[in-house]
Order: sequence, then C-alpha cells, then structure tokens
Amino acid sequence: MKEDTRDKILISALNVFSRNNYHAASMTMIAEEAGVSKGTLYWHFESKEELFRELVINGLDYFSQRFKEIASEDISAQEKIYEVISFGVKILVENSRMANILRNNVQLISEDFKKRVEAKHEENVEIFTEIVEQGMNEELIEKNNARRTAVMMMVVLFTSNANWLLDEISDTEEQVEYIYNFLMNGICRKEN
Amino acid sequence: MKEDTRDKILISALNVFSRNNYHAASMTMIAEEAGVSKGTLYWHFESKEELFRELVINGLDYFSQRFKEIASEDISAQEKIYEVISFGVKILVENSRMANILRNNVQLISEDFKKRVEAKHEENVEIFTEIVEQGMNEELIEKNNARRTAVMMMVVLFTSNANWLLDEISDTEEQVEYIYNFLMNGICRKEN
Amino acid sequence: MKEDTRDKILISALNVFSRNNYHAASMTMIAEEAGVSKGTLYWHFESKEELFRELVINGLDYFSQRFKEIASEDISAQEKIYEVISFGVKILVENSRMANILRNNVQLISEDFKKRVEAKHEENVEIFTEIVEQGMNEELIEKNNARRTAVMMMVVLFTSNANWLLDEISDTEEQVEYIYNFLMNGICRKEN
Amino acid sequence: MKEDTRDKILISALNVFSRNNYHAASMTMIAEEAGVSKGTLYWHFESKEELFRELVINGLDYFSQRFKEIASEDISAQEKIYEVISFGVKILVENSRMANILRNNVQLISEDFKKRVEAKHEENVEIFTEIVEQGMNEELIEKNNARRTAVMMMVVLFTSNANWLLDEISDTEEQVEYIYNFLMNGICRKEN
DNA sequence: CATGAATGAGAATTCATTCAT
DNA sequence: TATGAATGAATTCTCATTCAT
Repeated sequence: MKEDTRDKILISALNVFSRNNYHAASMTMIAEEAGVSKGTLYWHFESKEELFRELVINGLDYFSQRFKEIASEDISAQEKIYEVISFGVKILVENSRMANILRNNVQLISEDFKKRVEAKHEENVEIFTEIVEQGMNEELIEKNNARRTAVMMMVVLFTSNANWLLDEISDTEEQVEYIYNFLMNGICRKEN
Repeated sequence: MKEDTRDKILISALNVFSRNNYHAASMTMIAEEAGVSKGTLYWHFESKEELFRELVINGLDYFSQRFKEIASEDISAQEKIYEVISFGVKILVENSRMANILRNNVQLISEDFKKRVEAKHEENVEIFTEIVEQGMNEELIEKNNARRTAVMMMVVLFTSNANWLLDEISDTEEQVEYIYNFLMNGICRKEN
Repeated sequence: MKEDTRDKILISALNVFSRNNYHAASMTMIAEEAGVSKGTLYWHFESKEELFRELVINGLDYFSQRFKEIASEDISAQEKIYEVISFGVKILVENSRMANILRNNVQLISEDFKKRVEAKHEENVEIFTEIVEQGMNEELIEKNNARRTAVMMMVVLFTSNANWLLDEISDTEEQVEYIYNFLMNGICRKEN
Repeated sequence: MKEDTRDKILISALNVFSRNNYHAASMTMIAEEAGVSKGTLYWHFESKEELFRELVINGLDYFSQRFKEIASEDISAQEKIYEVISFGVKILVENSRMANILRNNVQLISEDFKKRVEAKHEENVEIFTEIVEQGMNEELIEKNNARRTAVMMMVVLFTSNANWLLDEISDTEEQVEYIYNFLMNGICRKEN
C-alpha cells in the first residue's frame, strides 16, 4: 500500500527508459507517465541515476535468482541449460523493455554503477560456469574452458531478443527451441 | 590535404561517440578533441545527427563491402564463413570504438536514420543468407531456414567483441577460431 | 499573487521587445530585466515566440475590446470616431512600447502567427467599417468605399504616435484634436 | 563595369533585407543570392551594417532628390503636392521592397545610424514644410503649424503602401488619387 | 508525502567577421 | 578581387535538481 507511488514511478521509468535510453529519457517524461510531480520523483529517489540503478539491479537480480534456483535443481546439465534458455528467452521477449534497457544503457552511466552491473553479470557467469562444468562431467559439453563457454551462453541468451531475430521467429516456444539448438549444435549439418 | 580538418573531426567524433553514446556526447567534446572550434564542426557537418550518420553509415559500408567480396569469391561456403568471421572479429576488435557505436546507438536517432541503418543490416543479412544457402547445398549446414541462420551468424559476429568475451580471450587469432567453432558446432561435445 | 512572476516576465518582455525588435531581443535580456533565470522564462512560456505572441495578442485584444464597446454605444458616428481616436491616441502614446512592437515586428514571425495578427486587424477594420457606414448614413462622411475609409482611419490612428509626430505635439489632448481634424478634413483650408 | 559585383550584392541585399528585416537577414543569405562568397561581401562592404546603411541612405536620397526638384518647380502648391504624392506612391508601390525596409528596420540599428536616417527625414520634412507654406500663402491649406502638416503628409505618404491599403486598391493611379484626396480633404462629406 | 515554481549549467546551433591563399 | 575554411560569442532551449508551501 505504502509503496504505491514508488511502484508507479518504477513502472513508468521502465517504460520511459526502454523507449528512450538513459540520456534521452527525462525526469519530466517519467513524472508525467507516472502521473506525479517531479518533486515526488525526488522524494522517492535521490537522483535520476539512482532510479535507473534500482531498475537495472532489480532486473538483473530477477534473472540471477531464477538462474540460481535452476542451477541447484537435481537435474542433468542438459535440462538445466534448456530451462535457463527457456526462462531467459521468455522473460526477455515478454519484458522486451527491460531487455532493451540492459542491452543499450549499461555502459553509459558512472564508473561506480558500471562496476555494480558487472558484478551482477559476474554472478550470472559463475552460475553458468557451474552448469557448464556439470555438462562437461556428464560428457554433454566439449571439454574446454568452461568459463568462456558460460560467457558465450550468456551472449546468445541476452541477444536472443534482438530485433533481427524477433522478426524471424514469432512464436516464443519455437524461439526457445531454436536458441537452444543453436547453442548446443551450432549451424552445421548434424550427421546421424 | 583538403580533407584534413574533416577527417580530424570524424576521428574525434568516433572517439567521443564510442565513449559516450549519442546523447551523452556533446559537440563541444568533439570540437575540443579535434582541436577545432564548434563553428568548424558546423562548417563541415550540417548537424550532430549528420556527423553521427556519416560515421555509422561509413562503418557499415566498410563491412558490407568486404562481405560482398568474400561472398563472390570462388571458394567453399566453409571457407567463406571462416573468412567472414576472421574479417569481422578482427575489425571489430581493432575498432572496438566503432563496434560500441554500432551496438549501442543505432536505435536512438531519428526514424529516418534508423531505416537507413536497417537497410544496411538487411544488405548484410542477404549476403550471409547467400553464403548459408551455398553451405546447405554443399551439405555443410543443416537444411533449415537459411535467412534465420544468417541472422544468427550476424548476431554472434557482432557481439563477438562484447566486453565479457574480450576479457576471456586476449589473442585475436584464437578468438576467431573460437567464434568460428562456436558458430559451426555449438558447445556440445563433438563425437568422433 | 500567483501570477506574480509571469506578469514580471511579461512586463520586461514588453520593455525589451519594444526597445529591440523580435530578433534583436534575447531571452537572456528578458530574464535579466525580470530578475529571474532563463529557466523560469521557459517554465512560464513555451518559447520566445509564444511569449511574444502572448504580448501582441493581448495588446491587440485590448484595442478591439474598447473599439467594440464604442461602436455599440448609442451615439453619432462623429462622436464614435472622436472616441475611437481619443482612446487610440492616448493608449498608443502612453504605451508607446506596445505601439512600437505592433508597428515593427508583426510580419517577422511565423506564418501562423501572422495570420492570427491579421485576423485581429481584420476584426478592427470591420468595427471601423461599421462606424464609417453609420457616418455615411448620417451624411457625415463622403459616400464612398466604406471599408477603404476604415482602413485609412486605422492607418492614421496607428501611426499617430510615430516619432516625428510626437516631437511636434507634446500635449496628448491636443494631439487627439489634431489627428481627429486631420482625419475628418485633411489639410485644406476650410471655407466657411 | 567595375562595379558589377558591388551592384549584384546591393541588389540581393535589397531583396534579402526586404524579405527578412535586418536581424533575420544573414550575410550568408545575401552572399548566396548574389552568387558570391561571404569573403567578397566583406571586400566590398566593411560590415553588415555598412551594407544596410548604403542601401537605406541611397533609397532615402532617391526620394529627397526628386522632392527637391518638385519643390523648386514653378507651379502651384496644389500641383506640387499632387506630384509629390504621385511620385511617392508610385515608387513605394513599385519598390515595395525598399518601402518595407524603410518602414520596418530603421530604428533597429545603431544610434549613429538612426541619426543619419533621421537627418534624411528631416531634410524631407523641410522640403514639405516649404511646399505647405506656399500652399498657405496660396490659400489652399489651412493656416496652421506648417511643419506639423508637413509631417502628417509624410506619414500618410510613407504608409500609403501598407498591406491593408494595397489589398483595397489595386490600380496605382487610383491609389494616388485616393491618397491625394484623403490628404487634402479627409473623410468628411464634401458639400458643394 | 506531494506539488510546482524556480534555478543554472550546459546543450545544439547560428552568424558576423577574419584571413591565408 | 575573390574564395572558403575557420572562429567564437551569442542564441534558444533542455533538464536534473532544489525547496518553500
């Protein structure tokens, strides 16, 4: 109840930042979209940067929490990878706004902020690395630098909702399938 | 000789835009970095947007020209893909500034500009599609939607210099190898 | 009370625009004269043009309102003309600033604005035409194109505070008398 | 022959200043319209103001010269007035560009310049005063302050090509007639 | 908690003017 | 004579931020 206004602000910030990128978005736009005054923005958030930070860190936390859960389930690496991709693709396609924000703005703010975001990314890379190592042990994944493979997984996942791809594949389920297959097998003809 | 100043401006614009993104970069910064006055900027370029456009379109042209050349060579699809990746990765790593610009700014400017950039992207997708189709005929690539595969190639190529990856792989040659293998075979254990 | 600042701005705008003409006047000058910051100007008015528009339209409205009142009074055309001139000359002499603005700037702004001003002028011409027609019926005014005569009335009235004339006649009452006589009888020797 | 370029510049300056008013007109516009470079402008004229001054002073000289001629002819005051008006109206209607410049810009430039223009005006007022005095002696014009009457003549003459009037009267000859009659007799019904 | 008026630093852009060639 | 590249001060306007109410 109490957090009513704060949440309204966060939602409009999400909308505005996803449409406009950090520097093009203005506090006026956010205030208007939230239906509050600019003064209210500053009562709830110290600055534009803090508001943005809140949004991004929350967004990233959402991912790492679920990733952590998946990683700790008692299933095969293959299943974990599928679940990670399924979760990631669905969330990113549904919340394409947040996805846009994550893809386009992160490096644009202060050094301090960049570091916090990179720490979050690092968290995710570590979770993925764990999964990859499990996969190597299960003879699913080629034995190679596990961390590097984890990074590649993240790159593919987080670009999976790039405009180019979205135009090609309309059904989310199909997109999960496609991304999963691509990640696992690449583009080569599979002999069988 | 004559184009001295214009080139100086383009170079500092490249630097400034790659560090700062379109809206955070200011004409003052570009002028200072080029060692000319703001008036001079406007003598050579009609507006901030035109200066940016020049930079981006030039950059994209550079890629499509070489891609076209590679596509029309008389070699196997496999060799073409390797060459495309080799060229792309090297250029993007060397000119990481331009890469940053392409990744982070394109959607931020006017609709008109967006369309021009998308047209350039489409050009590249078409070249890649051609190569992929050749690869399918040569039984190299899984027979599937060729265009979609081409899009995936581009996504992987253009994110191949993402900070995360660069931190993992320092040697460019090795990075080419890695990206190529990832694209062709994914992360699975190759049985042989 | 609330409109304090807005009014302060309008007053300094009046001063600055009357001294400097639209293009030579700067928002900085207006802000300084009003003792507020430039930002405040833009809080109260959307743009320089809007601020100017407000001033001019207000000014013109002031005239047409009184002209309308006079036109609808139950008096002879002769009395109406005298009242119109009396009102016009007094206001224009007292507010020579506004008069300067009206005389010198109107055609300098956007087409859209020009049309709005011309519409206001047309309103006045119509009121004057009505009076002139009454005068013709009362055998006061030569039967001729009434509208043209109305236009001539306006020309004389709105140039009645031209610098040249003001230098010649210092007393306003005398100036009203003079303009009225000139308008009615021209410069010829009146035989009687 | 030598003055070719200089004249070209003066002509485009006339066009540009009449369309745009002093501050809205730019040296770039004048240079482009003349088909020369901005550098050339500054070779022929010291500054924008000097170029404008040249134009205006020339224009005013043109009037005073002819007015002087008319004043010194051996004809009645009535004929002189008619000739003055005929000449003035025709020139102002034909050269409405110059007329616009004279009406709209004069007070906008430096004090020094203003004084020079006022001196020219004063010259004209004196010539007119002479004519008016002759008219008083010939019992044509009401015996009154001659100078003031001369000023009124000038006001009527120089506003005779105001847009409002031009819209009403299309034929120049008719306009001369109308202005002359208005000046001599005002708007009252003439009994005889 | 919330508002809206106010601020001022900084943004893009224009333009009269200069000057080497 | 003529050019065009260069300058820098001035201009309009934006926007994150503050604060009295």
